[in-house]
Amino acid sequence: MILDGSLEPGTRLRETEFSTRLGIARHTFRAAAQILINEGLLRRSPNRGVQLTVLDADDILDIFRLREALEIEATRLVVIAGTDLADAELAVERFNELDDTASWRTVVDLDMDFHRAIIDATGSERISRAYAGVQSEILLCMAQLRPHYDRPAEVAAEHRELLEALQASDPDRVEKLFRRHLGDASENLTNALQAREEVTA
Amino acid sequence: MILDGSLEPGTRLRETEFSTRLGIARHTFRAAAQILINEGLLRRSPNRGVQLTVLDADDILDIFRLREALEIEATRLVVIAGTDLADAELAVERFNELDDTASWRTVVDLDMDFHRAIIDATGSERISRAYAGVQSEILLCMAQLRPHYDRPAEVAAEHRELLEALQASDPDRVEKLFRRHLGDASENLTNALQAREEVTA
DNA sequence: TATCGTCGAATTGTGGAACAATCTACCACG
DNA sequence: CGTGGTAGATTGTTCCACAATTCGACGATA
Repeated sequence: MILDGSLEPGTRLRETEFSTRLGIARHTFRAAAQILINEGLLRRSPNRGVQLTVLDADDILDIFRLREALEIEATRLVVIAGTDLADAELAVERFNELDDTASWRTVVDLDMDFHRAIIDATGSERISRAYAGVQSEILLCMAQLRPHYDRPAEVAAEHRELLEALQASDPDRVEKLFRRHLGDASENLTNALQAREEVTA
Repeated sequence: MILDGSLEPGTRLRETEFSTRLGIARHTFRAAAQILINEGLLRRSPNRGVQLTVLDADDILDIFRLREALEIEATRLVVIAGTDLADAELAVERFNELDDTASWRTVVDLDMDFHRAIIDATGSERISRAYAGVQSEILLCMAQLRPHYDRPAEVAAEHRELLEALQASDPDRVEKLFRRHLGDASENLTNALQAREEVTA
């Protein structure tokens, strides 16, 4: 429901209401909510329950600060170890096969798959876990903002470029390209946020 | 109890036993355990409850992989923004005032304070949250391993060096020094782990 | 005797009801 | 018009119950 966009940002999730609606006990709802809180999708204030996170421009910047920290280090580890990037390769290829009519969600998922493949290639359980958290939040951004997305072919080409730099084991170029790629994405989302604010204002 | 070392690594925390021992309800215990699971201090396996995390050499490496990702990016952000590092400065000074009789826990806490101060100086809520997780795990390492620790004066001197590089805005030197500092700490813990394994073997 | 299957106790996962503490909204009063 | 209070709603926690699952012991069989 949260990622469908069928819940307004900031909506308060009352325990009795949602537990009955979902057909589960209040305890179970609370436990489930705690998981989503850890992923950043919900917020809890004492005695006031949980509500759907509303993201502002600072949040987007912050999400990408963490994302950069993790991805840049991941690429460094991958380059140093000379890790095989078959999964990332696969994600790029599947991206290439999409045509311009591909659903927005499909594009987002494949984009994420590519980046996740690089993170997972490090073999670091904890970096992967931390990254899972930011990915949830990015998905939340996406769900709330529905930003402009480039045509699949363009994103695929960019990913291809990133991948080639990785495989060429050129650390400086990798870092530069990834920072730019992530910076662009961040800017893209920030613009979408600003656009929405102008509508609702 | 976990960080006191009064609980053996791997101990299974039965819900009824611990909830009565702590004077709380089972549900409350489960909620509390969930928080510690998120911090990495406990593990849950389905239908088998939670048990105290046991860390092996791979875990220590992995903890420091994530730690490096966060700290290196934090130092980069601090250098770029020219952020004031008053809190880190303070931590170094308080470190300097310790004599060799200082309790092990005091030394650990001040060490952590220094690193946390740099993380917090970025102003990134999410990087700080992620770092809080690794710090818990490091504290767990420390509690379980009680590794060798340098004399306070030496650690203070090393921190002073790190801080001066940060304030001199020399990114390459900062990165090199921090990677070495963290690498040493990681090695230190790994050795302590190996030493323990030889005892228990 | 060793291996395997089965049964039973213990433990977790979930549900439901209750109650105190806290928050919220509304209303009466100055 | 502002203030204070009161009643209802909501959260945080407790207790009890029970199905599902796991773990261990016991006994049957080769």
